[in-house]
Amino acid sequence: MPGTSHDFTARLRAAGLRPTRQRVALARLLFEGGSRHVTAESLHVEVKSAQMPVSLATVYNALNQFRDAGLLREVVVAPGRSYFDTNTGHHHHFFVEPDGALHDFPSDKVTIAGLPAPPKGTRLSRVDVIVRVRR
Amino acid sequence: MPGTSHDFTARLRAAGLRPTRQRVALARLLFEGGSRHVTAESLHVEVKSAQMPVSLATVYNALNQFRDAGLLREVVVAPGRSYFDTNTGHHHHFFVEPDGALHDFPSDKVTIAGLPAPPKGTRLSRVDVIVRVRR
DNA sequence: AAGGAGTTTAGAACAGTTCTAAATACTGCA
DNA sequence: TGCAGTATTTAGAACTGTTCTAAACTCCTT
Ligand SMILES: [Mn+2]
Ligand SMILES: [Mn+2]
Ligand SMILES: [Zn+2]
Ligand SMILES: [Zn+2]
Repeated sequence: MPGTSHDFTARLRAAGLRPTRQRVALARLLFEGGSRHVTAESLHVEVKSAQMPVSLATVYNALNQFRDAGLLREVVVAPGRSYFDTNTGHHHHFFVEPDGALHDFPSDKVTIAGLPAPPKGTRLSRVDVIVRVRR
Repeated sequence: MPGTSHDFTARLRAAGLRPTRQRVALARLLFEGGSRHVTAESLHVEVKSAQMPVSLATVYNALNQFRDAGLLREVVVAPGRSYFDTNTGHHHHFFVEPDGALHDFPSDKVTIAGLPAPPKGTRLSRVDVIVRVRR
């Protein structure tokens, strides 16, 4: 089952991060199920209610490090709060207001045609599509 | 010149807002040039360096009220800070990192095909396309 | 002109995030 | 296995953007 390796110690080491107890616990929560969207606060609650309490500062550190290492992607859809996304492949999002829930949808069935060229002196970095929906 | 009316007093009144000195000053800065993207902080600096100092709380109040009245649209592209957009029509954005600059592009030349249906129990509210570019 | 509701303001409060620096844990090497 | 050295964790302080509070002020109606 390649790509779904549950050897978090190895995976963290491969990302250049020491496999500390805290990082392994967070990686387990983040990566051992399917694709997830968490906030620092929600992950902190989750890791506390499991057997392994981790400080909020460490949750923030880990999320930022995982993102910098390419293990997570940061998603900004609402003011004041960042989401971290375990799905690092190309995809887009439904954002359900006012719940704050995010749902993925694959980008390969979506066609975006007619985008203008990037402004002078810039290179394209990423195209985000956010489909905002309401209950 | 309809739609470009510079009678801000009337325009505010039409939006259900009393045309106070502060709101008129802010409306002038926001709406009398072309399309703009401001933050509360940038607009506060601007209004202070003009003849009319307005408190930061009032800038926030006005931006939120103008948005609620449909005079502005709020754009969330970066963590920790909201942009307010005087262009309330359908359009999308280039976001230049790390500058934080926003540039409009019209949505009518862009075709987005193949979007999945909104999740059960939700209605489409808006589709935002953010083209992130780097220098 | 007066009354009353709406608005502004300074400063406090708040929420999310980052920083500090002291304690602790991991790793490589003896 | 033990040690030294570096990385990491942590509690709490600090910081940033935003909202709230409540007292002073202003706009509007009469
Ligand atoms: Mn960050
Ligand atoms: Mn707001
Ligand atoms: Zn996602
Ligand atoms: Zn715009």
